[in-house]
Amino acid sequence: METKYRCNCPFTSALDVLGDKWMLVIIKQMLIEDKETFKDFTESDEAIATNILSSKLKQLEEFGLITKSKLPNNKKSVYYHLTDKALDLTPIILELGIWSDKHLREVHPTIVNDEGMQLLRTDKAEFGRVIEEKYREKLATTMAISNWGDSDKS
Amino acid sequence: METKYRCNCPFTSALDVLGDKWMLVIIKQMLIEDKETFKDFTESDEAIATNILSSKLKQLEEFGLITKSKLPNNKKSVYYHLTDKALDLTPIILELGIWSDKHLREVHPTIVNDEGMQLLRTDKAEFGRVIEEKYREKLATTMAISNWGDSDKS
DNA sequence: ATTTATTACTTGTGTTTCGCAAGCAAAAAT
DNA sequence: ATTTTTGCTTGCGAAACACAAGTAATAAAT
Repeated sequence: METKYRCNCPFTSALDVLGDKWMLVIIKQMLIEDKETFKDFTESDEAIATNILSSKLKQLEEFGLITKSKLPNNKKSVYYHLTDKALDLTPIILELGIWSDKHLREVHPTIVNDEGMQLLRTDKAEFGRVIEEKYREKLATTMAISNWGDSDKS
Repeated sequence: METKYRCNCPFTSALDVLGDKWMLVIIKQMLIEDKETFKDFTESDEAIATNILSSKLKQLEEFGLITKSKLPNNKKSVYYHLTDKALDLTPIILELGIWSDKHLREVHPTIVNDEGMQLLRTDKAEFGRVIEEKYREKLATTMAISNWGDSDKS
């Protein structure tokens, strides 16, 4: 699926890729909520429909934002992981959270307000470092489960 | 139009408001490209359809992100301006631009790369300050064109 | 070994969002 | 008085999204 860019504006072009209901949500789920399989996503609070999920995962892979792989010792599950290109979206996601924390709480009072949000509020850079490091660690252990060389694209 | 929030996640909730093709683009056009009238938007590079523009401006006003007003000396034009709530979206827009600059240029080579983008790349905070200040100045002069007390909502 | 359950999807059918073209009323310019 | 500009609305087709059901491959349970 060939991406159409509305114009040459960098801001608008980013939204040509990311500006819909699901792309950034899925990336957030992987980055912050440890989702890595199809099942994981379908069980999320956001409750994405499976056909949408399927098409979005395809798009994300086409854009080079995620990789799809199978572990040799588990032929049932497909594992989705973020690329560095997607990890660079972290600042955008953090800023969305900060804005939400500041301005959406009044119209949407049940929005979560845990220690994570407090850290984000008080030290955005630290929050970013923490989740990125956690993600890279998780990725390393997942990869280490078995010799990764046997993985496959299909 | 009542907004539906998918869940209690702050990140997802921000996207429940902003996660579509146009909301952030329109805000960017106002913030960075001096657009303030209906005509201005229809003439933009992004070429938004008038019915979509109309409905998005309505939504933005409902969310308290923009205000609609008429200058007493110009009964034809309607002026749209960003609220502080919308100006707080600046960091998100900047991060979108930074990501675009870093990762989209290869697949979309005609993306602009002017002095503005160089400043954004080298000093994001300064870029943010500059455009916010410019916006507030523009707003002040627009308001000063005539005694603002006569403005109207309809 | 056979049945059952899990995982990762696809397919079909609405509904909502978006895009294109045209039209229309009020204000302003000619 | 007529034309143009501005800020919209309306109608219709296309695309994105939502809901429900079904399928094939693997794995677990009996």
